[in-house]
Amino acid sequence: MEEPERKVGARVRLVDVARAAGVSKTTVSDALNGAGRLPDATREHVRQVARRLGYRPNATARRLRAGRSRLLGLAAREFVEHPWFYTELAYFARLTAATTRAGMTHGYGVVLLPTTGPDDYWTDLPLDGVFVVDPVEGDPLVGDFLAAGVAVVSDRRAVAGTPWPWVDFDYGAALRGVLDHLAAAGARRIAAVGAPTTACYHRDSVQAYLDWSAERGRVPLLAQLGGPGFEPTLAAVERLLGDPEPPDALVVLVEVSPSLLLDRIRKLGRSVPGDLLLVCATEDPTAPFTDPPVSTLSFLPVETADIAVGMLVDLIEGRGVAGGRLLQARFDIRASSDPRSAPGG
Amino acid sequence: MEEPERKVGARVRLVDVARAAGVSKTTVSDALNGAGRLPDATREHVRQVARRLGYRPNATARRLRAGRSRLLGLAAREFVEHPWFYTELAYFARLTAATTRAGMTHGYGVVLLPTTGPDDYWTDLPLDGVFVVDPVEGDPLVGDFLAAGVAVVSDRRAVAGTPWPWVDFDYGAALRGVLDHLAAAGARRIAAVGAPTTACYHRDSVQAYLDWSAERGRVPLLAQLGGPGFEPTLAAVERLLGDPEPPDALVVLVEVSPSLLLDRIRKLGRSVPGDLLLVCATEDPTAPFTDPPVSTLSFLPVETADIAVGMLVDLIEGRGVAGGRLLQARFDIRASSDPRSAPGG
DNA sequence: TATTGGTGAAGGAACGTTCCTGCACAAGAC
DNA sequence: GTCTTGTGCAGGAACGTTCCTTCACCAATA
Repeated sequence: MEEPERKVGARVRLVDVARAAGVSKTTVSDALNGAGRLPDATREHVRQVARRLGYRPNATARRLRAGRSRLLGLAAREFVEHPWFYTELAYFARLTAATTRAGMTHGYGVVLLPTTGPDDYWTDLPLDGVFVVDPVEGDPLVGDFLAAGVAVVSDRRAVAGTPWPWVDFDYGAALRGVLDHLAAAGARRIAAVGAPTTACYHRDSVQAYLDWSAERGRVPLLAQLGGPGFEPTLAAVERLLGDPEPPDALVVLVEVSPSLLLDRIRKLGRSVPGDLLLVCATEDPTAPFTDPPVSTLSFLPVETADIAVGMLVDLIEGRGVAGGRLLQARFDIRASSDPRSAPGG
Repeated sequence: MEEPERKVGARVRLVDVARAAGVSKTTVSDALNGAGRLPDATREHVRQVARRLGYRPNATARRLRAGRSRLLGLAAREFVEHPWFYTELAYFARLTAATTRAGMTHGYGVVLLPTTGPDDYWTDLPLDGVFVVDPVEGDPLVGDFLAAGVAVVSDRRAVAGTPWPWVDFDYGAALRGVLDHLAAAGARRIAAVGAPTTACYHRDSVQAYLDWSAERGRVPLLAQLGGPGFEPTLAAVERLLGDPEPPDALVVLVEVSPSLLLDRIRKLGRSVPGDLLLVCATEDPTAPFTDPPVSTLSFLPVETADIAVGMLVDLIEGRGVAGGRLLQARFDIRASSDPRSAPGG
C-alpha cells in the first residue's frame, strides 16, 4: 500500500478505481478494455466502481503508451503568405468539415493548422499525420513533417514524382470536358479566369485551356489574378467582358460566389445564358439555386477528404499505401451554360 | 550504462541526444529548454548534437508530464441532430478559422468536433477546454465535459444562469436598432425570418421583433423555419412576399447568401431597396459587393473567438474568469436598406 | 584548516496508462 | 499424491518527458 493518496478535487485515475474496487491496476485496465482473463462478475464490478467514481481515462497517457497521438493535422498551403481564413472558400469549408468527419470515423481527431504561425507551432503538436491541401513546390512544411516522421498525404501532386501519397484530379481532362461542352453549345469565344498560383490545379487547368484553344485555332481570352478573395476575380471578369470583342462564354476556375458573379455580369449588361454561357469551378452550394442555376465543375472535396484520411490512417497504422489516386471531377450542367434548358432561352 | 539501445529507424529521443553528447537527460532537457544552471558552452554543445541528430521532443510525453494537452475543442451545437457541415455557414467558417488562429497565439491546437458521432469520441480526445458554439438547453455534451474537468466556454448563454463563462450579444438591442432604422427609412410593414431553434440567439431576436412590433401596434410578419441550409430560408421569404398585404422591409435573421436572396427577391418581381428594404444577419463577405450592397448585422465571429479562447486559456491556466462578456453587434447600413444611398433610389 | 556558497551536472521520481510476465490456486489426468 | 493445464489476478516495466533533489567540486571566507 505504498500507492500515493489521491489529492481531493484531482481527476480520478486508474489506481483510484483499483483501490476503490479492491483490485489491481491491471484488473481495472483489463476490465474496462475488455482484455485479459476475467470472470464477468469482476469485470462488471470494476465497471460499476469506475462509473460511480466518474472515471475517465487520461487520453494523453494512453496515447503516450500507445506511441500514437490519434491526431491528424489539416494544412492549407495555397497563398500561405497571406494569413487568410481559408474556411471562407466553399471548397475548403467542405474539405475541412469532411476531413473532420472522416477522421472521426477512424478514431482520429483533426487539428486545423493556420496558414501562418511560429515555426515551432507545428512541431509542438503531437500529430500522427498531416493532410496537406494544395502543397506548394518545395514546401518546407512538408519537409519538416516528413523529417519528423509524421505521415503526409496531399490533395495534389505538388511536384512531378511527389514521394508521398496523394489524391488528385486530371484537371486537363476536366477542363477539356467543359470547353467541349461550351463549344457544342455554340460558344465561339470562350474566356477563362485563372490564377497564377503555385497550386498544380491552377497551373494545369490554365495550361489545358491554352492547349485546347491552340488546337482549335482560337485566341485565348485569359485573365489571371493573385491573392485570395473575390474582388480580384470580379475585376478580372469585368476586364474580360469589357473587351472590344467580348467573349460569349466564360469559365471561372477560381472559387467565387455564383450569385455574386451573376450580379456583376448582369450589371455589365450581359445576360446569362443568352449573351454569355457560364461555368464555375466552385463548391458553393448555392449554385443550383441562382437565377439561372449555374453549371459547376466540382473537385469533390468530400470524396477527396475521405480518401486522403483513409490513406493517412493506413500509413500511420503500418498498412502500405502505394502512389496516388486520380479522381474524376464532376461537371454539373445547368441553365447557365445550356440555353435549351433556360426558360425563354 | 543500463540505458536501452535505440532501435534503428525509431525516433530520436532525449536519451539518445544525452548519450551522443555525453551528458545526462537532465542536462539535455535544461539545455534545450533554457532552464537549469548550465554554462553557454554546454548548452550550445547539446543544442548542436540535438540538431545534428534531428531530435524532436515527443509532444505527447511533454503534455503528459505537464498535465495539460494544450488542445482545445470547437463544437457547434445548433441542429446537432443533423450531421451537417457547419463550416458552410459563413458565421461558422469565420469562427472556426478565428478560433484556430486565436488558439495558436496562445500555444493551443484546435480540434474540430463533428456535430454527431460516437459518444466516446469526445472523451477519447485529450482536450483541456472546449469552445461550445450555440449550446442547446441542457446539452449533455457540456455536462460531460464539465464532469470530466474540461474547461467550457460558450458563445451564448444557453440558459439563464449559465454556470460557465460565455461571450454573447444583446440580441434584443441589436434587433431593435435594425427595426428602428428600417422604420426611420419609411418602412410600414417589416417582416422577419427567424428560426425556432434552441439557440438563444434565435429565441431572443425573434422575441425582440415581436415585442418591438407590439409596442408600436404593428402586426408582426414572421416566418420561421427549421433545419440548416438556405432552401428553407428562401421558401420562407417567398411566403412572406406572397402575402396579400406584402411587407415593405425584410429582416433575415438566419444566415443566407445575400446575393442568392437578392436573386430570389428579384425573381418575385420586387426591387431592393425600391419596393423592399433588406437587412441580413450574416457574415457572408460578399454582402458589400452585391447589387445593391446589402445591409448586414454582424455578430463579430472573430472577436467572439478571440475572447472565448482567451477565457478558455485563462480558465485552463488557473486564472479566474468571472461571468460572461456582452459584446455589441455591428450594424452596417448599405444601400439595400437605405434608399438615399441607392442609385436612382 | 574547517566552513560556507555557488556552479555544473547527475539521478530518479512522477505523469497515467498498457501489457508482459509470473504467481497462487483449483481441477482434472496419470 | 504428483504433474499438468487453466483461471484469476498482481507486479512492475515501459512510453518520453520535466523537474526536484542531491552531490561533487572549487573558490572564497572565517
